[in-house]
Amino acid sequence: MASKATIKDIARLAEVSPSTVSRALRDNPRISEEVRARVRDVAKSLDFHPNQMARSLVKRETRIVGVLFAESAGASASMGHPFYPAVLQGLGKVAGERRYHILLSTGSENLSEEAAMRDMADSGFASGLICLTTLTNPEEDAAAIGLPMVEIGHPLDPKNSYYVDNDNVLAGDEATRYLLQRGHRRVLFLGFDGRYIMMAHRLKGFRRAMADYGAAVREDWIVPVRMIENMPDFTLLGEIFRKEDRPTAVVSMDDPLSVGLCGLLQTLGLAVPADVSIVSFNNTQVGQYHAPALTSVDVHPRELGMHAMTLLINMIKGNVEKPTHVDVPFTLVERDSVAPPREG
Amino acid sequence: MASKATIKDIARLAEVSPSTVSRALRDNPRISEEVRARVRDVAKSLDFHPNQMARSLVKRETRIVGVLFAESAGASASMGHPFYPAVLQGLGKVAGERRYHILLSTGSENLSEEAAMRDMADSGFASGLICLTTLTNPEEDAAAIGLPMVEIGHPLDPKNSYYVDNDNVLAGDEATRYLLQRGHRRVLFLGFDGRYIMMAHRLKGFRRAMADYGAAVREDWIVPVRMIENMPDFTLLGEIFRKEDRPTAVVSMDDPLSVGLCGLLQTLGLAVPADVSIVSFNNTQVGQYHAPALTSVDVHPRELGMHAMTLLINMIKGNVEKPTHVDVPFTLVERDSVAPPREG
DNA sequence: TTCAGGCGGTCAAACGTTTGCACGACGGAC
DNA sequence: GTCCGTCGTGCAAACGTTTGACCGCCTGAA
Repeated sequence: MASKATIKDIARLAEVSPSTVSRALRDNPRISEEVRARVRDVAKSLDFHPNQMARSLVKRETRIVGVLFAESAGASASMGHPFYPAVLQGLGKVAGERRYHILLSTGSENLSEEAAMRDMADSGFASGLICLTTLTNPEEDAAAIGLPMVEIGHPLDPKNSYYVDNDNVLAGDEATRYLLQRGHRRVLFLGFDGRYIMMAHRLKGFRRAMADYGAAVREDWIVPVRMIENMPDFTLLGEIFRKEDRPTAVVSMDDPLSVGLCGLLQTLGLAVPADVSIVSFNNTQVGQYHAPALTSVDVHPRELGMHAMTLLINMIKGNVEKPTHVDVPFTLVERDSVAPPREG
Repeated sequence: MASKATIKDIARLAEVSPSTVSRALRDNPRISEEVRARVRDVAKSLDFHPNQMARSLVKRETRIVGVLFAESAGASASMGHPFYPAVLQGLGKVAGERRYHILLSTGSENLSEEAAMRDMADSGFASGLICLTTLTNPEEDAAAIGLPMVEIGHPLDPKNSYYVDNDNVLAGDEATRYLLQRGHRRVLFLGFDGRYIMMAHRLKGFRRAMADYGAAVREDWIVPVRMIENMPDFTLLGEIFRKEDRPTAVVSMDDPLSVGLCGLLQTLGLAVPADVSIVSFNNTQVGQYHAPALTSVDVHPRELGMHAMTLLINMIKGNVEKPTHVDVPFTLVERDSVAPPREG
């Protein structure tokens, strides 16, 4: 029943024309205070809610933003990692505050990322897009599609993109430096395979810090682990740590990965942090609850989401002229997985 | 540019009327194969995509379903727990397959659950609602709003609700039975405070299993822990386990909770599973990575989501007459947190 | 030859808003 | 007493589809 009342019903009851109702409800100054009040009352008594479809149709603007997760899988695979829900949380928060809605790209497996974007854009829902960066570069598609879009993560073409990201080279630097400051020099960089831009950046920071401290970086100690069936392949890592000549510390790109490493080390009879220290990334529950609790850099995914949404909404409103980006600060939260290296 | 092409453009180019275009594109049998093909070609060449707003306006049906998370916080607080993303994943999967979209309720803090629902419904977006059950009963609101709605979790009024849930009394039963079968008799039930229906059900199952085995349930061993500042308050639990006369096993309602318990036990010098066994719930990463890995019942949140979405879409299509529910089976995954009790 | 009926298509109304424009009344300046 | 500007409101066209009603044509039966 509620959804029945239309602007015309109000018009009839308030004895004005539909257009007047529309204007009155939108606080158009051309409407007298008296009429406005009358219309308001009637509207309230009918529990009137404007039909957004009709509204959007003429205004060509929905208050909906499409959110596209990596791998086009939408809420799929990626959602396994707590990073994504956290981002979503941030997106949701400011969307709610600004009275926007979030339309999730629920790409089925057979729907490419670009297809998902097009779908959202072409369908006419979605006045803007938020993309979690991937290997492809969505900005091209976005341009083709003609919708405001902001990326979360580092885009391929930063100059021409709107995005929010962490300063990952600084993050890599500081994580490494944290170890170096405590005396470590033999430190291993543990990442994923696949060329994630983020990882390249952190690695860069890693190298920088190492260089700063005059610590040699061994290329065979930069190890990307392959995920096979959702489980990290640690064979290479095992070899490294089995030798006498092994790292005393590692900078690891993700908490779950670090926890896996801990397991490996344990089987090798190596203790954390006594024998090897770990600085991890993402500050997840997995790491917090782990024993020892992981020292981990928190990239503040929630803030990433919040800033992304804020930026996008501003773009939609036409308040942003030039490609912009915002740099969300990270924090290194200290826990129990780092200790000075054994003397030697 | 892409989004420019309208049905009229096609009509002009294909030299037919707009209505014919519409019908041709929708495979209406009244249109000849010849014309249909011609229209198709033109449409393709213009990269035509129907404007969903206009479409929805006349058909009064969007292919959008609103998803409402507990506490109306939308993607907020609740999202911290991996259960929710998993549900979302399931929702997204079938939504994608059926070409539906998911509109997230991004309730800001000041938006009540009911308000969020109304918002989604009244706005005209959302042809149906999915609710993660909470303490309030949304079915009333839903009725008032007049949209198909399915709940995930156990509703207050099962007879008149559409919902998908686990059989939580059975789950509680089996979890407990698992312990009992291994010889435990002194088992504690660890839950949260607040009256979650789900927990009441599991407790019921717990009692049933205990009774079956003739094990006494001690009411002081049914302990709800309070969360204060996101950290469980374990003082009560500490007292219980400090005594000589303590449980040899516990059925715990959530992995993070169980991990917390493990920490507590450790400080008390009690080993898991040697001194106390644990069967946990939710089968999260936190539990998998924990040492010892937690035996935990997996309630299959992803499947919950999938079934919920399937049911809802069927409802929207008018294929469901009577209030229905689907019961998603759970599985107890065995790991390392359970052992027989010490003799004695 | 006429008429019923199917076929293939067009017409126009509808969905519920927004918004440019016209319009009448009124008040003041000349 | 005309002219002009405001002010408050109504008219109607648009937004891009869908859909019921209608229509002309052709075929085949009476």
